[in-house]
Amino acid sequence: MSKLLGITTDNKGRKQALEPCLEPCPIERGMRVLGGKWKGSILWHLKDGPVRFNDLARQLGGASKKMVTQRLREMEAAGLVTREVVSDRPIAVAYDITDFGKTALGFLEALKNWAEEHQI
Amino acid sequence: MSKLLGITTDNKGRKQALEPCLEPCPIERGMRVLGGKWKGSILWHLKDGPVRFNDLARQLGGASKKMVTQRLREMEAAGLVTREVVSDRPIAVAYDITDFGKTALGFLEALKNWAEEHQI
DNA sequence: TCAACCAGTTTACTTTTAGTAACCACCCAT
DNA sequence: ATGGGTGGTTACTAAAAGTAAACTGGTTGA
Repeated sequence: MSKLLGITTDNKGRKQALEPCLEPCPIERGMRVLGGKWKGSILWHLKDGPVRFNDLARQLGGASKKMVTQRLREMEAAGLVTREVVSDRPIAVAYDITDFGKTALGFLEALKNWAEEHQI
Repeated sequence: MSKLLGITTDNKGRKQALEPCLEPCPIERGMRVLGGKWKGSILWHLKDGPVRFNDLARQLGGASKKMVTQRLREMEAAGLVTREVVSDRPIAVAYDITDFGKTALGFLEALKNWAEEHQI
């Protein structure tokens, strides 16, 4: 029975990982929350204060309204942003970043800097 | 002509974003390189030294060989990892993280810590 | 009245990603 | 010769992600 870098070999020569990185490992879990297309950008655009739906969609440029709605709903469910109906008639909705959402900004800034520094 | 948070309104009332976050904005570009399923985990598993193909696939648990191959090829093209044939007959291949790949580790650690701290 | 706005929803696709399962060729030990 | 290993490839399917464009049902300003 030998062991090397988390992989065992039994007495019949069969190998198996000791601690396989099962799907819900922290990196993959984090990516599911922040990694979808546009999610990072949306959070980034909310960092300076509440933004209204159509303004957000315009600033995201290439994203369709459907995508923006979908991502916002997911991010709302994850507790990253809040949706507030500011007024009925004329309807106005503002999306804001939560305190929890703000905890992800440092990490997004790291990604942004990394991408800029390395000409990605 | 008014201006608010990067959005202009012309004299006919039409609005448009001044600096729309066009698709290749740094956050989205970075996510394309590091955000695919398994990519972060693969890089993380290589941080302590070269790992062989099947060991990597085993450690990733749920990932099929096809997925691992595909991601490794993309990461090789991006310059994050190198593939080295260690020996012919019996064939042995080792994947290693490049210096460039190492520049992404800090950011992956931030993501990992963030996911762990917030029970994601 | 007309056009543009608000905040979406719906439809009808296309594209991309993820995934399984089987297979290749060759090696080594029992 | 059987069953395990090595490092993949191929064929196919299913699910997710993404698109454009139309539509709702109002409001607002010229």
